[in-house]
Amino acid sequence: MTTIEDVAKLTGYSRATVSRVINNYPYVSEEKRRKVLQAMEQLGYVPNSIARQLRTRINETIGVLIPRLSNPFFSKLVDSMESIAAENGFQVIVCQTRSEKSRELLYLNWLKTRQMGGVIMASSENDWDVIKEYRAFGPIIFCNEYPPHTEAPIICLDQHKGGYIGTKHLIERGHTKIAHCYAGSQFTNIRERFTGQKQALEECGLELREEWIFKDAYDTQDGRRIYYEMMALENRPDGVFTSSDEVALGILAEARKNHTKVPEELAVLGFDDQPIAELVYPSISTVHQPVEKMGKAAIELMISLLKGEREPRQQVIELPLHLVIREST
Amino acid sequence: MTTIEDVAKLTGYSRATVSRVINNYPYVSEEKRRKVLQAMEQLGYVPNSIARQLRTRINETIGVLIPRLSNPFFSKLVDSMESIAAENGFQVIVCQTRSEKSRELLYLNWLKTRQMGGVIMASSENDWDVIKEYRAFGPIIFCNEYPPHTEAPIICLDQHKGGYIGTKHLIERGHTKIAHCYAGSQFTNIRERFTGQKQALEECGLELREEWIFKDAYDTQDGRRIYYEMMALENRPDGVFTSSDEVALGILAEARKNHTKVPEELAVLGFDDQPIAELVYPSISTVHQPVEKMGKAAIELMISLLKGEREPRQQVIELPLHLVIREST
DNA sequence: TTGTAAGCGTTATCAT
DNA sequence: ATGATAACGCTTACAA
Repeated sequence: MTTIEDVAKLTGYSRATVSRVINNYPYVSEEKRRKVLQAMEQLGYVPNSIARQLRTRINETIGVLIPRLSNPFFSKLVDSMESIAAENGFQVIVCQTRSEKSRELLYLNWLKTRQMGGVIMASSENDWDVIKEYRAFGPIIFCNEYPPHTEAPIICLDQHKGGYIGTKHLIERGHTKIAHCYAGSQFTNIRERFTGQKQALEECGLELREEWIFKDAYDTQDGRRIYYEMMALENRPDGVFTSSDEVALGILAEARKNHTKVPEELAVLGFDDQPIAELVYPSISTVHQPVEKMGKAAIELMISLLKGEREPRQQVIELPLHLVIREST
Repeated sequence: MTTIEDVAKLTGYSRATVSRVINNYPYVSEEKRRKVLQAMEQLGYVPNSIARQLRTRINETIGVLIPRLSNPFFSKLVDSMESIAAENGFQVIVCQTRSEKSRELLYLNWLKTRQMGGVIMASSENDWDVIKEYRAFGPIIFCNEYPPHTEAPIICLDQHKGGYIGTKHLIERGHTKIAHCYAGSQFTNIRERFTGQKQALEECGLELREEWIFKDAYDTQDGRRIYYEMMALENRPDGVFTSSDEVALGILAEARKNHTKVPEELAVLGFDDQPIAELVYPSISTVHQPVEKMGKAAIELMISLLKGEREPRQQVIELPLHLVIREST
């Protein structure tokens, strides 16, 4: 391996001068700069980033915590983050918590061991009181989801509004018995969707029966299960506000198999607005989430925190959602 | 930040002894070991992995090069890799090349700068002659796709067989004018699918007209475009072997809109076997690729290479594909 | 503008 | 079994 020492020897200058050239210091004579660059080229020298990190204590590695990558919402989110990160010379480490508290802590420990400089939590399992201890080792910000009482920068979406406009839409279409699905994150802001739905229902004098609330709604398999659970009820819902397009797709697949008329007998509303929502039959009405925008905002904030351009202060940046109406409602 | 020095001071032992405890060296007296561990606990000490890497030259970071994460094939692949990596204390860095040569080189350079210890190339844009120079800085292995003349470990799928069995199936269903779609990777082994298709056609005395070959078939948008390109032909194909389930989905979406009967007028075969293939209507017949298995095999090989348990030698591990028949054929 | 030398936090070598 | 001490490759006071 060629080191800065080799370049110094070849040129006859000191390591310090070579270092100054590498880091674009202003006070280096043009001639030396030129010669150093030439020697670096000749030797195929590249600075060792490990040594650099040890010395400067600057770490350009960002950990992104998500439940799992094969969930398209999160792969799209990480996609957008990585693109911006790479442009700025930062690296993104994927951390799949699989919604397990212990795995989340394992990844947060990588902050302690300096394997990452900062963490973006796009999902969170542990309480804020637990997470906040790790701030001593690097900036932590939240994106999309956050636990109650979080005192950290937050980039998220207006989930309450999402729940509200989605439900209003189903009501306007003439549905009165509207079910609700939610994923595991009932202790975070995602829960706001539920309050949004309740508000819309209350405003119209409609009830939400306990039996119309379905938990653990993550993917298409869950959607299929929920379809049958709904149909088994004596008092069946005639509309359902799902927690994702995948769940909606699962419900629709079973509805087709069982000749349930969509949207007349059962209107199905998705959440996210993924590419498939528009491609399947019937196409899925859904609440559009600006995932790329959110990822971009989060990673840009993290980069400026790691560069020391900003201090992490408690703030909430809330991006708007909007409705996309298609065939399933 | 607390360092090994702090632990040494608190216990009264030397840094060396503390280090020996951390690394589970055999010759440390039980009493000292206990006291050191207690002091570490008390101080909340965690070893600095940056300093460690500098000293030991061991890097537990693996870069995975893919075109992009929002392609479900690749997000599933990285998902499986990251799971195994994390279990073994290794980190995965996402490197989205967006199928650009220059970006691929940018990421390979991270190997030079020691930001990653090894690289798994799940896609490749540059020629082997270019890529091989980077081996001096860490192991490089290929997964799924590889350029011609590659002299490195390869974990891939039997693409030739994939092309063969898929085409045979379409022929058995009575289709004789079978189109072919391919993505950009025409200079890698993925190209083998095409020769597999040609072999099947030849065996049955069928022709493959130049105009039935469609390039740049990556996603649903491309599928939609290809549908119209096929329909514009005087001599239309009655079956199409697509390059992915997404492409198949795009073709099917337009076929439905335009009342083209599937599979009678046009049989559509996907590739990958993603969850949606079974959920859409009509459900998509496809060639199943064991993505998780491939990812697992690749990351396990990389880990043992980084641990120095094995030497990288040229070898090809080829996993089998199989057909999944559904409604679209 | 340049060089010397002291670290950054570890681990490895060599004594003892 | 343990402790000094010298690296690992780099940056940065400080001095000149």
